[in-house]
Amino acid sequence: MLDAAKEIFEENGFLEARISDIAERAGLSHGSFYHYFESKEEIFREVAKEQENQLSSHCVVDSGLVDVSTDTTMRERLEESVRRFLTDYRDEAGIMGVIEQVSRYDEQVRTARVAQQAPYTEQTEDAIRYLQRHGLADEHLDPVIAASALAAMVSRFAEMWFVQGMLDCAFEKGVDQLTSLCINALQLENRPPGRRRSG
Amino acid sequence: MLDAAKEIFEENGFLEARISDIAERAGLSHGSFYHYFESKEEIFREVAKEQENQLSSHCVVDSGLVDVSTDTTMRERLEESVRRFLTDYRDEAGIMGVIEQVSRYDEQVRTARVAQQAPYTEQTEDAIRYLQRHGLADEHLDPVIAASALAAMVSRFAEMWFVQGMLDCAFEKGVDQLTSLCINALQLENRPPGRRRSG
Amino acid sequence: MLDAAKEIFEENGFLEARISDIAERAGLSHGSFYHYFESKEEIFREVAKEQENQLSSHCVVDSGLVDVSTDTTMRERLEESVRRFLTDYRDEAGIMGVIEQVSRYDEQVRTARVAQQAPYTEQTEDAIRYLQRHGLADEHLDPVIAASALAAMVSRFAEMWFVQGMLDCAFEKGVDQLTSLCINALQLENRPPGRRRSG
Amino acid sequence: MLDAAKEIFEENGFLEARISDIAERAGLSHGSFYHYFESKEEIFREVAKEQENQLSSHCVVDSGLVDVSTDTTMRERLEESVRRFLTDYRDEAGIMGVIEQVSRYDEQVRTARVAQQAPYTEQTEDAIRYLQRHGLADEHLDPVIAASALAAMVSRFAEMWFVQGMLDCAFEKGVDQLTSLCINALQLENRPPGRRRSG
DNA sequence: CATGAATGAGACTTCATTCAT
DNA sequence: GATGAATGAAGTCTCATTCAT
Repeated sequence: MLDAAKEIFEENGFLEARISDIAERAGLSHGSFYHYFESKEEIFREVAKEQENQLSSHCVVDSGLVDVSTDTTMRERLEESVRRFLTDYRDEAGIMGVIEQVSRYDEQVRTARVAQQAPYTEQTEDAIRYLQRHGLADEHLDPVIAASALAAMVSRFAEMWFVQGMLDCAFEKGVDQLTSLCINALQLENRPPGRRRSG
Repeated sequence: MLDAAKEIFEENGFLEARISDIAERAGLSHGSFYHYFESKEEIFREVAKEQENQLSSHCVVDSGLVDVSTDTTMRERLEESVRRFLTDYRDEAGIMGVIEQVSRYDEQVRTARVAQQAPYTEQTEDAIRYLQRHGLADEHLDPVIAASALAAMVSRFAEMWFVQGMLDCAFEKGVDQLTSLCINALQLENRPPGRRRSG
Repeated sequence: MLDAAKEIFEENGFLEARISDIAERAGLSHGSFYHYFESKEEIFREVAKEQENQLSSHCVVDSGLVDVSTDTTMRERLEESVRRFLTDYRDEAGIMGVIEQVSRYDEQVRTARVAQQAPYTEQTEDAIRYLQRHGLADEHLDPVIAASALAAMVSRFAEMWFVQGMLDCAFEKGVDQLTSLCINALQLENRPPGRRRSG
Repeated sequence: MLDAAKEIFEENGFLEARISDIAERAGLSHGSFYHYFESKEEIFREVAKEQENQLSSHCVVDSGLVDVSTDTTMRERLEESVRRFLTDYRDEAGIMGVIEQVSRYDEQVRTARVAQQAPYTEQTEDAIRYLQRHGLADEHLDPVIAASALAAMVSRFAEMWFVQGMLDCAFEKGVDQLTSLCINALQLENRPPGRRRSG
């Protein structure tokens, strides 16, 4: 049923999707829908939750930033995060577009979304704080605001790119550019010597 | 009638707004609405167009960047752009939220919006190109992508902040932080000496 | 204004015709219509009356049948009547179709139509009576019924032919066939000798 | 529901009939109508189809003309056809009037009607051809045109008589007169000796 | 569990008609 | 006479939701 709903939402958007379409796609009758879900809103929240689980599991600017266990540069780790996020967003562009849509008029969807992303956002904030403490990131930035702003940039860019078709750009180029913008924004490279911490 | 429509849209959102509410707010009868507009979609497009006209007249990262006629630093000029954009967005947060909403299920609204912003986007791209040519901005960045990504960051941040109430942040602090993120992203300050142009 | 109305009715039918279309076609404003006519029904009745005046002025099986002043056969005179009727009907097929339409749901239009055709119908009846008295037409027929039935045949045939496009037939062939059917129906030729009157 | 619709259409005509009236008459709610039919047009087409099925099953001038298996005269057989047609038309005058009305502004109703009557029209044409080949009908007549014209006469006469009340005539007299007109029109009796075949 | 007929609130839309200017 | 903004009744249609079977 959830799969059917996801398909219908992708095809028709939330508003145009009718309960009967979803039930029919699931091979059930119109009325049976109500054995499983209370309303269109509820089933959408379930669909969205599933989707977000998958996507936010690798937050853009995640703690990979400070992962010292691997033999990779910070840029490599960040780039991989961006790539995974964009890959998933692109592959699920249909439903992501609908989630963006609904989160703008369904308070509960938006709230659920924020709640779900909260831990990942906090990880990012923590990573920024950690880097700042080690003189590896611009200390002027507020970790909370910077984390939100960069997440906003990457996710909104993905929406324009994959959902709305507003950009014409090779995939790897997009990955590279967004990575560079994030690195620059946090000043992770080319740090001015004077501001670098001593120890 | 447009004013009435804007008020109703702000209060109820697009979907909940009824034609009769708009007409009534304008002091007219239900049917009179159709002397002026064909449908709810049409009047919304008019409202949105008016709004965008006002807002996009000072694009975030605009040509002010390269304005050499004034005795101000680049940061001061960029900050002023950001401040004006955020001020307007905040003051019109109600209708801006509805525009964000509708642009996600009305192809025409989205298209009109993009078309209207196009010249400003191009100004930004030109500014980035100019700065790159003079060794004042990160030459690795693609001007088209960078312009889109930064615009995405600032406008989505504004939506989260003023429309969805997802951020708790003093106004001037937000201005300052976004300005810093833009400056960093383009590498307008603290440029690595080796990459600075000679002349 | 009447001309404009006729055009609009022909183009759109009665139901689809809007007062404002008619006024606009006449080069007047919407509201001015009401200086001239009370309602759409009224102006239609005027249009229909004008049209019927022209058409019924040569009733199908008219008194020409008994016109002895000319050096023509009865068949020639009847054929000419049929030809004139069909010619006019064909040339005004557009508005005739609308009249047929409206006369089926506007009592007044139907009544006016019947009243207008009454004198011609009576002429036909008189002609049949005259011919019967002289042994030139089937005496078994009731003049009133025969007149109505033949008028029904010719006018409904014309509607199927010119308005509804249900028949594919050369014009003169149609004239010839309908003439023959009328002549046969009244038994104006090949009369059985025994029934012919002496004087 | 179809019965209810038929009643309402008979009482109010097509235009005045409201969906809610039909549903209410059927003992159902307003919205239930749409479980069964898409629109007023659609249900009318169903009603009309049912009606036409009944009526056209005994075409006016049908193949009974050439039925030699019974011990009846041609006139008797034709008269019986006419009587059956007129009886049904009279008994269903209400709905027949509405069908005549609607077939003049609903292309689909008209088309369906023509399609349904086609086989009967062809039967009549075949009968006329058969009679002509045997020297029993006027060989000058085009079977296609004659069949249409006589059907036009009888059906339009029935409409004037039973629907529009334009005629005052005893039922059997009408049957007799129309039968005579058909017989005359085709020249089924009193054939001129010279044109009679073989002997 | 499944069905699908039935519900019914409520929105949109049309346009003939009025009337102050 | 001419205008056209304003009116408002009336009807169509949609669908989420219920519930008896």
